[in-house]
Order: sequence, then structure tokens, then C-alpha cells
Amino acid sequence: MNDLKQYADVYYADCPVRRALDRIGDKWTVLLIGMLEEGPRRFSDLRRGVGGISQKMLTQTLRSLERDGLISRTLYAEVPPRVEYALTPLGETLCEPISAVVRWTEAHIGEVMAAQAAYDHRAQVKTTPIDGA
Amino acid sequence: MNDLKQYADVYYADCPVRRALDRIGDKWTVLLIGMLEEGPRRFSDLRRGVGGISQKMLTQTLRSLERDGLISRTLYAEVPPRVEYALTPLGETLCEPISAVVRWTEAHIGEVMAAQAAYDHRAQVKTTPIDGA
DNA sequence: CGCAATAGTCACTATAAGAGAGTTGGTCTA
DNA sequence: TAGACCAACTCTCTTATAGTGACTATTGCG
Repeated sequence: MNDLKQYADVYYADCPVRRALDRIGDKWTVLLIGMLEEGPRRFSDLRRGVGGISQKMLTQTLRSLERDGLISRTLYAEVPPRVEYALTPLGETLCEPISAVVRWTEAHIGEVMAAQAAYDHRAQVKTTPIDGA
Repeated sequence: MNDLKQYADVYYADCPVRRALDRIGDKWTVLLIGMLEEGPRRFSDLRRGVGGISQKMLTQTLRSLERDGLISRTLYAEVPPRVEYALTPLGETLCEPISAVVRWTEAHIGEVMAAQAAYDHRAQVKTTPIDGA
């Protein structure tokens, strides 16, 4: 009940907490926050550091995080362009909750994968043609 | 450094932890885990409880969670069909990390929204035509 | 018979992500 | 001089996923 009360708002589609949560749980957000936890980084650093992220998704996610006040973007008057991204104090408070989820996943990945294999096996068995039945 | 070591694998695009994390951070997953924390639920209950989720996304997410071993699906031999979804013991261990993220978001939503307003205001000022400059 | 219940499935549309090339201004080298 | 390089994006088109809303199957009831 106490927990349900806690979640009451996020169950409404238009809840601002819901909107914020959607972005915080976003796959790129999780990785970028984790990386910036180590200290300020430049765009290309982040791009190289997060395997599989496109320039577009990186830009988009960084802008979103900046807008949410979780990271700061420092533009230096240089050529080639130099831009640094860093966690804000607010952003730093998010590190621990996100880390907890990542740690959970790392700790339980074996069980998850075993469950997947078992599920897939059950699915395969169910679709096997029945000869002689 | 210790944290970076912790994250080393998730920064590779093909890392299984990454894949699992993507689904765990998914917006519907977060909400459904939270709801099932209160006890077993039926499909229609879940649909009504999570504002904005379509039948399709609900089905898809539930299947995915079941495959990951986080929830169980119990089919009763009844008509109309009766199916119950419940957290598995593994799924229950995920509640706390997910709750932590939700609680963080609820606690800081004011700051996030203020940051967004400020960001939008800065963006608007920057695009205002300069007359007489 | 028509309607209700439940848990989906299905086909099409809309939206977001992905892919990869282009842009800007300065510096350096052949 | 032309071309290449640098970094942080922007842009356009393609692909993938989410969203929309109707349909499905079975039984029971009025």
C-alpha cells in the first residue's frame, strides 16, 4: 500500500514523473550517466566509450540530459570545437540509483540468460510438429 | 575506477548485460514491475492500471519479462480466459533497485522541471530575432 | 440469438532510432 | 595552393519499433 501510494502518479499517462522516468531509464541515459560519473568528457570521448551509439543518439541524449538539468555543457571558444559535458550536482545524485540497477543486472545476468534459454526451449518444444500423435 | 570497472562490460554494444539492461530500463517494465510488486495481477488489471499502455505493448512487455525469468504467467483452464502474472523470486529482487530510481525521480521532479523551463527559456531567448542590432 | 467476459492477435500507420554523409572554421603539409 | 585533418554537431533517407483499433476464440447468461 505504501509502495502503491508511492507509484500512484507514475501510472497516469500524463504524469511528469512518468515522462522524466522514461528518459532516465532510457538505455543511452544509463550508460552516459555512468560514464560521466568518472568525470567530464568530450563528445567524441563519449561516442567512443559507448559502443553502438550513433552521433545522432548521443547528441539527442546529451541535449535531453542537459535540459533536465542532469548534465552541464561547456563550450570553449576554440577551433576545432571543444565541448565538455559533466554531471551537475543534481545529476550526481542520480548515480547511485542508476548504479543499483546496473549492479543488479550484472549480478543476475546468469539467471536471466538461463531463464531465456529455458523459455526459448519451451517455446521450441511447443511448436515441434507432433508425429504419430 | 572501481565504478568504471563495474561498467566495463555494458559499454560494449554486444554485451548481454547491456541487452538485459535495455529491457529493464524500458518504461513499461519499470511500471509493470512496480505494479506486480503489490501482488499477482491479470492482463486487464495491468492494462487498466498503467495509463497509456496498449494491449500490444503490454503483451510484448509481459512476454519479455517472462522470458527473462522476472515474472511468471499462470494460465487457468477457464472461460473466459484467466491468466495471472506474478513476480518470480528473481523478479522480486529487482523491485528495490527499480524503486530507488522511481523514488529519485519523484523526489527531484521539481528540480528537473525547473531546469527544463530554464533551458527552454534560454533556447527561446537565443532564437528571438534581433531588431535594431 | 446477442452480448459479455478475458487475453490476446493482426494489419496498417505513426514515430523514433539508425546509418552515413555533410558542414563549419582553423591549421598544417606537400 | 589544394587537400587533409580536427571536433561537434546537422541533415536526409532508411529501418525498426511503438501505436491504433479492430478482430478472434470460447463459454455462459438473459
